[in-house]
Amino acid sequence: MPAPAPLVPPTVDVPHLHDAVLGWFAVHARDLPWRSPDCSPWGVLVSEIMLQQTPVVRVLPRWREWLERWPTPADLAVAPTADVLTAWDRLGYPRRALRLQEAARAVVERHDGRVPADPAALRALPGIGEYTAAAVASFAFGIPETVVDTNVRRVIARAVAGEALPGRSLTRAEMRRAQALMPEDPVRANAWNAAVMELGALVCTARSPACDRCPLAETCAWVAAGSPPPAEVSRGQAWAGTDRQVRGAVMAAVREHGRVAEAEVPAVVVAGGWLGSHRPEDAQWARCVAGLVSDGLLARDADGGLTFPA
DNA sequence: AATACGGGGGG
DNA sequence: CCCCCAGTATT
Repeated sequence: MPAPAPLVPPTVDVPHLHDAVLGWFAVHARDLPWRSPDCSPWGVLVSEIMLQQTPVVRVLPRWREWLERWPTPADLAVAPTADVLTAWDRLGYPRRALRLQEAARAVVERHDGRVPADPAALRALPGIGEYTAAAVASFAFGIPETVVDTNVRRVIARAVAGEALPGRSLTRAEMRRAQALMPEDPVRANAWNAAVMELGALVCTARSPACDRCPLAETCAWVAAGSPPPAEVSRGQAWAGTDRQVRGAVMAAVREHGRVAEAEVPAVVVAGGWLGSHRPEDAQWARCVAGLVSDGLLARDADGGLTFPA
């Protein structure tokens, strides 16, 4: 069998990669509040949960409100869940708000109210996966875990592997490659985590990368290959008419009205204009409402009304 | 490995 | 109107 391809091709000058990206970051890093030295580990954790699948610009105002209202895990732990879901507003994937409150309660119970620094302890908290555990450890505590998000995957895919875009899911090989690229020095490693992510967010973007502003343009394997387009066109997530859209519309209605009689859900949601021209069948309404209740995102009261859970 | 899970802003 | 965004949990 053939020898496995090296994690990092010999043509890649890793020290140069580090210097170029860290130098660029020192000049171009955004001034985000969760990057402030004054930001608590809790503030970092909240930001990371909110940033899962949600752009920075949309998170910023919500994050400020949350940190002002619930400045510690203990504060969020005792908040009414209805308040938590209302404050989540339209950030999307509201189960994240539920998991965040559960994580706050777990921090109170298991860690005396302080966000743990240990990656394994972080990973054990509700809603925290491999990425978020590594991000909180690195950004909040200076523990040089390897942080791999969609931005990091894309930058490495292009600059090192010469591919236009990373695959569907993070592979073991990708993870090992990312680990092999980490600077030895812990301080530089933590900066590298943030810097590669920032480069992917601001320059090496998915749709139209700004290679003319990229510190790696001279050495990028993808550019060297002639910037070939992605092999397969990724099919976007279906939206119109899906349960996801209907669930979102029901949540929006309850957020707006506080309570919606279950029998009136279709009328209220349609009147609110949250579905465009789509009109779900009864079976879909029932399925979505039942799912939201089952997920703990909605509660039924004694009079057949739907509210956010207390 | 594939899916479910929100919502919105920019090309 | 399509595509993508600091992912996670489940199957």
